[in-house]
Parts: sequence; C-alpha cells; structure tokens
Amino acid sequence: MTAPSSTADTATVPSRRELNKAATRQAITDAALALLRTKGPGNFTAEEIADSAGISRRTFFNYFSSTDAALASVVHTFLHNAIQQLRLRPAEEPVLESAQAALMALADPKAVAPLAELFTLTQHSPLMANTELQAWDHCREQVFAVARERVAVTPGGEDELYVHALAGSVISCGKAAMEVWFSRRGADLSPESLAELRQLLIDAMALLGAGFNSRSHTMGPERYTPAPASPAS
Amino acid sequence: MTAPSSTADTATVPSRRELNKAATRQAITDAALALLRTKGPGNFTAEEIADSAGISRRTFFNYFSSTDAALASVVHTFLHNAIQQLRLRPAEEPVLESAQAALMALADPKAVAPLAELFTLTQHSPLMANTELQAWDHCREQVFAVARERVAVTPGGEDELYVHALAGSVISCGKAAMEVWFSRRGADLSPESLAELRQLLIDAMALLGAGFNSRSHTMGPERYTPAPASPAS
DNA sequence: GTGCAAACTTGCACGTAGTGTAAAAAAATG
DNA sequence: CATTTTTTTACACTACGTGCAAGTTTGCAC
Repeated sequence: MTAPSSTADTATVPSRRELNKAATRQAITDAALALLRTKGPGNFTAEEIADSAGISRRTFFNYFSSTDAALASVVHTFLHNAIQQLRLRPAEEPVLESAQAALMALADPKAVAPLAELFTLTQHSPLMANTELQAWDHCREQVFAVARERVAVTPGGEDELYVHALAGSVISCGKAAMEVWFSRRGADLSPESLAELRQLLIDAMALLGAGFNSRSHTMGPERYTPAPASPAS
Repeated sequence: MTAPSSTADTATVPSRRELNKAATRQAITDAALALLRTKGPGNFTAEEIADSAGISRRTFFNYFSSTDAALASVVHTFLHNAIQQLRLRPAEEPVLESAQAALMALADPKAVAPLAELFTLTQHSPLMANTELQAWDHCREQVFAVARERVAVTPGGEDELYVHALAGSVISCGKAAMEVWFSRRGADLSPESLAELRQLLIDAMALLGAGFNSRSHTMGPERYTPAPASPAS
C-alpha cells in the first residue's frame, strides 16, 4: 500500500480502521434517522436499523447501546461542538459570556439542522426524552468541568455550589431558549428564524445574569420591552 | 359494612380497592429498596422484586413500568411534596422566594431520609441516573406550570422564555444544592447536616437571584445586591 | 509477498424486559 | 346469592442487550 498520507489535515493518523468505524457509525445514524422519518418514533427495531445500515444486529450494539442512543448521537455531536466552542473562549472571560458566545457560534443552519429535525420528529414522544435528558446532563457535566477550571475551586469551600449551580443554570437556560424557539418556529431554519434563536439565547443568558430581576415578576401588569409589532404568532 | 368514616381527612372515600392498591404499591417499593440494599443496583430483576413483594411479575408491571420506576417513586414522592409546598405559597410572592421557602419546608429528616438512602445506594450507578433525571424534569415541568400561572404569560411574548428559563434554573440550583450536600455529608441526617442542606438551598437560590455575580455567597439570608446591566449586547 | 497478532464483525444462544390476551380471583353492587 | 366491575395471574410473544466463539479484516514485521 501507499505510505500514510503526508497531507493529513489532522495530527492523528486516520487509519483504515478509524475510517471504517466512522463510516459505519455514520451509516447507522443515517439509517436510524431514515427509519425515524418513515416509521415514526418507537415503530422500528434495532434489527431494522442494522439491516438498513448493512450490518448485523450484533454489530449495531457494538456501536450503540440502544436505538435511542443511535438517534441521540445527533444531540451529542451538537453539544460536543458547543463544549468545544466554550473551551475556545478566554479563561478570564465570565462564564456566562463564554456560554453565550459559544452558543452564538452554533446558531447556524449547518449545526442546528439535524437537531431541529430530530426535535420535530420526536417532539411528543417520551422515547427520546430519556436519552435527550442524558445528553443535556452530559453537557452540563462538561460545562461544570470548564467552569471549575476557571473558578479555581477550593477543595472544601463553597465554590462547589457556585460551579454546580452555574453549570446547571446555564444548561437550563440554553435548553429553555431552544425549547421556546422550537415551539415557536418548528423546524424553520430561515435566517430570520435563526436570528430569533440567537436572540433567545442572548436573552436567556441575560436573564440568568440579571438574576431574573429584569422585570418585576410580581403580578404587576407592567410589560417590558414593548416589542415593536409582529403580534402575529 | 360500616359506614364511611365521617372523620375522613380527605374528601375521597378510601375504598377497599384503593387501600389494597396503595398497600401493594408500597410493598413493591419496599421490596425494591430492600433488594437494592442487599444486592446493589442492577443486580436484581423485576421478577425478584415481584417475588419478594408477594405478587406476580405481571402485576409488578401493572404498577411500575420498570424496576427503575419502582425505585424512583421515592424521588417522585419527594418532588411531589415539594411542588405541593410551592403551590401553598402566595401567588404574589416572587417565584425564587417561593421555591426557597418550599425547599426549606422539606429539609427535615422525614422527607429527605429515603431520598438520601436512595442517593447513596445508587450514587455511582448510571442505572438510576436515567429515571432520576426524568423525575427532576417532571418537577421542572411542575415548577414551570406554577410559574406560568403567576407570571401571566402573554401568548406570543417573551415571557415564555422567562418562565422556561426560570423554572429550569430553579430546578438546577435545587439539584446543585442537593448534589453538593450529598457529596459532603453522604447519608448524614444529623441536625447539623440538615442545617447545612438548608443553607445550601438558600445560597443556591441567592446565587440565582444575584445572577451569579457575587462570589461572596458565604452570607446567610442576606439580600442580594441588585444585578447590574446585562453583558454586552 | 508471507505470517502473525490485533481489531472488528458475525451468528448463536441466553436471560430479561415489557406487553397483549384471556381466564381466574376479588371486591363492589343489587 | 347473583351480578358486574376491577384486579391479579398465567401464558405467550417480541425485542433488548450481552457473552461467547467462531470468522473476517486490518496493521505490522519480516
């Protein structure tokens, strides 16, 4: 065979095994998504996915521990990218701003398209809720790790609570922004829709940074930000 | 038969069938907890639980959809009580204070003892993580419902985001406080330990109310400083 | 190339999960 | 007691997830 490519774009050598594994992995998720589109959530088995991906049932379970896990890889890759963006931010930047910036970088069609499709296809199905929650929680742990590095937590101090609560809240607000966006726009990936997503993410982080005090959340009828036009929903 | 008790504390008549159902339900969770203690998480089957509870395997699945669900009933009852406490708070009270007060009411041995035991027994097991996340998320939905009632959300307005983000953050902070408490004190239910739990809950809500801006969260029930303007926009 | 060791895939088998179904048992009702 | 309704139970069935022992592919050295 020819020598390993000298024009490798990444440091690690992409061996044949790695490529094959990545290819089958992708084939599995593609097959799972296709079945999700055609048959709907919960109406197809692991054997069907494996069959459609051209592998055996046993091999499917070598890659994913369940059918849900195969679908959730979409969420995992998105959140993985988010964490990478977060780690790129300067360490001296406040965590909230870093989170906001990291989320901004992902509010483009390429990144959110698979996520949006998965969301719309499994919107009212409790089947995905499970693995989805796990994915978000996994992301929370990553944010926790990043935050802990920056805050330099003292072993027995009260910083533990600070970092835990901050990481969880950041995830919750990001989740909230996405939920609102999906409920408003569905799978709409137009530039205006994505702009709205970005604004929602900004607003959510701002709410968190302001301690949810930006508006008097008593029963007072006073409204905030008189929202120019667009009463149509 | 004897007439329905006139001293019934609840409006609904506790018929024989209701009592039996409640008894078997309790027997199942007791059996599941006992097996969890003796065999450890993941090392017992649904049939064993049913056997130990004196019922058939099929009946077990009539009550719970999985072994995890049987264990998670502990978490559900705790969170159910928390929600009830939350609903008891006056509607004009800020949500953060209501949440704090509701959690205070549950920081007593009676309520947290089963939760603490379940936590310590399944601490490093991914088996419970699943249903536990679901339980928390279910609680989040309840908090969301309460918050939406109070905030009087306008259909197309930005209040959706506010309520979603607030409910999620409150849950995250409550979760964070409990996680820190468990990691510090384990299953310690002494008065000092519970006092620390209460303080952690207070601090967590204070952090949220202060927008994670003040790092001096060693204070007691002090008022937080009003949050400055939101980050650059 | 040949040979070898490591990895990956595959088929098989096994225990378990969860559900549909119909019959039996128990409780409410007349 | 006879009934009607609800609950439990036994049975069967599909699917899940995993251990195991093959077979197959890849990497590496010679």
